Amino acid sequence: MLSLHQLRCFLATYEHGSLTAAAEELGYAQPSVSEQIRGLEKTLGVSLFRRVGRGVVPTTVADTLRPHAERTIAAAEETRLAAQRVRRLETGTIRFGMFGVARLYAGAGLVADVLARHPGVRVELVGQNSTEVQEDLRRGRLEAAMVAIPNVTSEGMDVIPVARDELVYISADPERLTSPATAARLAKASLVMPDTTYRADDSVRIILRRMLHETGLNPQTRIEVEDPEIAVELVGMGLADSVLPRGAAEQLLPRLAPNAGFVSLRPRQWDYFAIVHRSGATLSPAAQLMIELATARIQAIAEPVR
Amino acid sequence: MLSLHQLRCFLATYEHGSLTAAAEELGYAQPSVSEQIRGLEKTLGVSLFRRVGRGVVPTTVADTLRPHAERTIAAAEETRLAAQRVRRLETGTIRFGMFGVARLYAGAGLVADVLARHPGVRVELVGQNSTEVQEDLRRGRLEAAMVAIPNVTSEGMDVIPVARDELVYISADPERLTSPATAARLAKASLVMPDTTYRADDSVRIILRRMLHETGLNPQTRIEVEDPEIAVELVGMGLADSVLPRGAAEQLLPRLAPNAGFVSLRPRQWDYFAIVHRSGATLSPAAQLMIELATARIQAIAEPVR
DNA sequence: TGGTTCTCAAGGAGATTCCTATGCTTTCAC
DNA sequence: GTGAAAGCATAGGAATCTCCTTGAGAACCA
Repeated sequence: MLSLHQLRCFLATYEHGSLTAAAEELGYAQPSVSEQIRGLEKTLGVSLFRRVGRGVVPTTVADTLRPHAERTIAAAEETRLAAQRVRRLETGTIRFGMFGVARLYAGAGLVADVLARHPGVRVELVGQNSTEVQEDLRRGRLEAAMVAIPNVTSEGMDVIPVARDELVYISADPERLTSPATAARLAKASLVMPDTTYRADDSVRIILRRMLHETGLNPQTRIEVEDPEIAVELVGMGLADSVLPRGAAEQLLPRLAPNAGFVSLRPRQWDYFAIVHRSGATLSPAAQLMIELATARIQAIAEPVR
Repeated sequence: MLSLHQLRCFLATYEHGSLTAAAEELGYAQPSVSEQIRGLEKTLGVSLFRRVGRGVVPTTVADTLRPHAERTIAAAEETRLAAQRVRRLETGTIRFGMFGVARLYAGAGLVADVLARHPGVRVELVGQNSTEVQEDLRRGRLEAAMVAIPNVTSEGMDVIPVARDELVYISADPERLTSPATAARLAKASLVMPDTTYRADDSVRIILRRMLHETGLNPQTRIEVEDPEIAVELVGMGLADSVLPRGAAEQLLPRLAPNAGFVSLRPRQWDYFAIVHRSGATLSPAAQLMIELATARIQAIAEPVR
């Protein structure tokens, strides 16, 4: 079987016109190079050097093959260098999951942070849909992700909470903002809920359900949408109210629903943001970088945990 | 150290998303492929696959490296194919030595013969100068040659005579062509002698010296030139006479000295043509081809030996 | 939950690689 | 010519690598 080692020996021998000199350059003993050349001649079925007393002389076959050998070695070297560049994050792709509302805390800014440190890399921030992120993580297509979670455990996954943010009630009706939203008021409200978290069950919904369950009531979700942006727009149009983490509300309201405002819940509730990856996985430098930067971003807006 | 084997395993695994499937394609057991991948990851210092329960999933690093690996494998394959093409004489260079008068017997026609059989090859017919050919053979730069020889032995060389041709006396003076040239007449003639053979000592000269030595006379070489063509032209101008193998004379006289003619020597003398190569060498198919074709060509004009 | 399909780990056989030492041929200098 | 030097081939042995088989553990699917 053809090997790079043989080609390396071939080129060194060709250039020096001597097995001994080639061996010296490669740091081997002369018989080793001799053996490699013989092996190469055998695998290719051609004679590459004429053994002529003192030294060896390349045949015309060797002349013909040399450029090919050089190209092959160069390609291999390029492969090695590409790996090195990727390892140093000078190039390559960094893929990171970030679902729903989390990207409002650390979306474009996070990408900017990465590019500032590593201008050559490609960044992929995936997460259109919560189940997709979850599936990607489970299947290994995604190494790590920043997500909002309903609870801090998940089988087969390491979930590391990094921040929490208070949930707030959002409405375009000023009357509903005069006092904190209680369970009773939430039960009567008609709500638009975005799908913002990692598990199929949205964390905000779980929290609300728990809150209302204690009062014996059920939440009335009138509208379900995917993006928090759409939910906020609908709130702005007065078609429904909503519940979102405060940071998201502060970011979206001025832009999408300037006539709306928000108040705390009573009792106050928190949504948690966490880093998630497969249990026991050794994280790549790229993933560690993303985790570090995403955590910094989100902790600048929401309240750090631990 | 990076190896083609590792890259082959990498690509097969990447394409199948499975070590087992890759192993099956490559005809190995699965742990072997696993080991190769692990080795590649170690030499490159990057993680290429995420081991995820059932199967493996390529990382973004693997995505980046794949085209490089493919190029490297393709280059190696191209090297292998190039060797194969050379071996089949579909391409490559065939170098063959052919000195002096020999090329008049098998020069352009020989090249035509080679190209008719192997249209893709490059042909190099070397031999400006006899000492050069000899040196090239000795040094291994030339595998084999067709030469005129003064005697059939040469140290370190295998010399295989293939044909002989009668030496003839050439002159532009019709009076000197009325009867065979004797040693006495040769001794008195003023001759132009080309340098036509393999050893530093020209075979024709040696023959003449031997011939005249028996009569106690010495040859008078008036002019020395390299090419037989120039010698014949000088004969045509009447400036000197010459001695050449008959086939060469028949070929050159009509073209370069139409007013000249030739007669035999008395006693008749022969110049020998032989294949020469290093003793004990295993000849390449290309060299064997050249020897075969050159022999056929020369035997069509001169008298076959053995 | 049980069966199937994976990967990983360990151990051993065989091949390869690489070394040192030595012999043989060619080349070079005196 | 003859001896010394240079350079390749060969031989033998140690270390490494490659590859296999077997068995264990994990994850998926019904």
